[in-house]
Amino acid sequence: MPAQNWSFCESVFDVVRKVPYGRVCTYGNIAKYLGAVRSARLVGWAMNQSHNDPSIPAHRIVNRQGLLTGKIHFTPPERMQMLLEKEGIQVTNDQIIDFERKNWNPNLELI
DNA sequence: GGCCTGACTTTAG
DNA sequence: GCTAAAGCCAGGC
Repeated sequence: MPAQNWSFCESVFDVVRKVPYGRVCTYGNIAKYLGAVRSARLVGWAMNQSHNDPSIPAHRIVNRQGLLTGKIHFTPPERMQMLLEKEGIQVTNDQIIDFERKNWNPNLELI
């Protein structure tokens, strides 16, 4: 990996691609895995660039509360919830049901 | 080249 | 318990 081309968003993509099926991840977890919990904003911004790579399951990325804050960037926004429900994740009013159980921490399982 | 914005999170009052 | 502000990096204007 050429470090010069290895930007923050690329690191985010790498982690997001490793999110298992039927699980979701939070910006904070990804940021923490990258070593900068304060840079959670960059994770969100990087996900905005994920449109360059359709293989990235951006619908599995939600905020700390389990809310689908990023759905507004989907086309249509309802698609994010649809994809999550298709993976067995129940979503109601942009809120993931049993979020703590569906949450996936790369710091604990990916190492 | 400088300022503003952004799919967030945490700490302080 | 709720509200306000700071912090992070990259891109756009």
